[in-house]
Amino acid sequence: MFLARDRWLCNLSTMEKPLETIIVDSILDAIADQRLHAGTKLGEQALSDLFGCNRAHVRRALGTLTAYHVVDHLPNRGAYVATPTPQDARDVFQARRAIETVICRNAVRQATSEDIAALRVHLAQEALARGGGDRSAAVRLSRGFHLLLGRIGRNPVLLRYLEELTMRSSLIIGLYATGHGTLCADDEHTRITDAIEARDMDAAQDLLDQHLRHIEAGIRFGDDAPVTGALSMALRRDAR
Amino acid sequence: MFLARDRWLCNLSTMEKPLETIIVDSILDAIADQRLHAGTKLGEQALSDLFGCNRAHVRRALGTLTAYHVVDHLPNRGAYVATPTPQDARDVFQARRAIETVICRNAVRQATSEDIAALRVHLAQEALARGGGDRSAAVRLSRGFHLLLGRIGRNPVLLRYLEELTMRSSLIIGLYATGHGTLCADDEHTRITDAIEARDMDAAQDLLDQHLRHIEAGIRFGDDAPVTGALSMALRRDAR
DNA sequence: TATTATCTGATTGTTAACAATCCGTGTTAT
DNA sequence: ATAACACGGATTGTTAACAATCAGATAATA
Repeated sequence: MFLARDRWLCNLSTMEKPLETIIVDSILDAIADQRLHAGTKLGEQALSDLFGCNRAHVRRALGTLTAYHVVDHLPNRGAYVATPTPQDARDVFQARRAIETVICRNAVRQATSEDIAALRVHLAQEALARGGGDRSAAVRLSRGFHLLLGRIGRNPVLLRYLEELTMRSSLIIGLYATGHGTLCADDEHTRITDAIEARDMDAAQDLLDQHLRHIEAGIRFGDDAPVTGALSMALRRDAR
Repeated sequence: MFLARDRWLCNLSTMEKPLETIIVDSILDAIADQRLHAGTKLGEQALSDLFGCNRAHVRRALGTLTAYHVVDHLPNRGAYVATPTPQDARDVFQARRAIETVICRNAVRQATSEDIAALRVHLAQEALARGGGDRSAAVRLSRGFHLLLGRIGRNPVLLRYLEELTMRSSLIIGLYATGHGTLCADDEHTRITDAIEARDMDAAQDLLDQHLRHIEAGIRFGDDAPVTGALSMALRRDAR
């Protein structure tokens, strides 16, 4: 099945301390990598078996994922990977612009040379993945760039919101992405990094704002029902 | 699927609140009203008795409050009302400026005449409470103004973040407030409302930004230990 | 045949009992 | 007298059994 049991168990073996966190992060990663599609059911028993743990732990993990608005919880019916509406998408991207522009200014103000080096390394990885044609890796790394920027900004409050918003963005892109052009253009990330290194606050902010608008523009909403979600919702019977 | 619609209509007709929500809101209100001080323990048994319910419900409620960052959860030790540090305060207020300025622009764009009427009503209530000298009511209503603005902005994502941030702000004000001037000045709310009614987007945004800076300036951080919470926090083995 | 009613297997929600951990107190030894 | 240790009460964390609810399937009726 697409759940890639191997990966999950691998995660479980690697980090051993907080059990609930492992479950949450695993599901989050699976969604970001688009191995988990919008609308698929997350049964408690199935997850308990997968992670070899109690059902209560799974239940709490699903609770925090619901708080993140990345899964929808229907009472007496179970938890499903959320299916954002086009309006949700617009709201999420507006929130991203509001938050990331400030994060970007913080980054320009506080970035150390190590931070910029880390950004350069990340850009190289992105280029590599893009060259290899690995779409899911490209999506994950693209998100990683924004998160790295968020960490450089050094405002934990904004960083936490950014984590949630980029997660929901991954879902949205997986749902509404038109075949091409929806991913973060590599050169835009590069130019943002250049502006940060040049300590040009206004330029960096403006580049990031435009970057987010480009991503949003590459999404085909405004229409009716989501594409992938409806299908997987209908097919979700075989997911058990 | 029409099943979802059934569920929705059912919710609309019954209007019954989930038990967990009641607990969360009660604690949140108590914190906003400063009847619950920073650092006070929230025992599971005590809360179960108070609300006449199972301990599991209390546990989930405390979980969501922890997700809101309004209570700190120490493993094997219990849940305590959070004690924000001065740095937390700065981060929270920067996040508020980032989010509320966008909310404000949305409000200017989308406010109906009913919305503005609601704002005027709220301003009257604020003036009343301020005249009566009821400090906790003033704090609550001041938060209410910002939340009302958030609802008028009609972006649920930003509204949710605003709810959390204003909640944390209440805690911060309760901790660090100097005796006077820390509350939202009534006339600032009024001028913001005027700008919204005049559809002056830039003016409204700027007034709100300055308003938030004034609130932040009225807080005496930069020093070391918090005032109210320090005692109750210091008595127990402190967290980090 | 189409529609409604009922039944059943499966899944979620709740509760209480059990286990692990921590804090305060009292004892003991140096 | 002080510090280390150990014990008891209380609180949190975990687990499994039980109850409630839902989706799908089967049967019944017009």
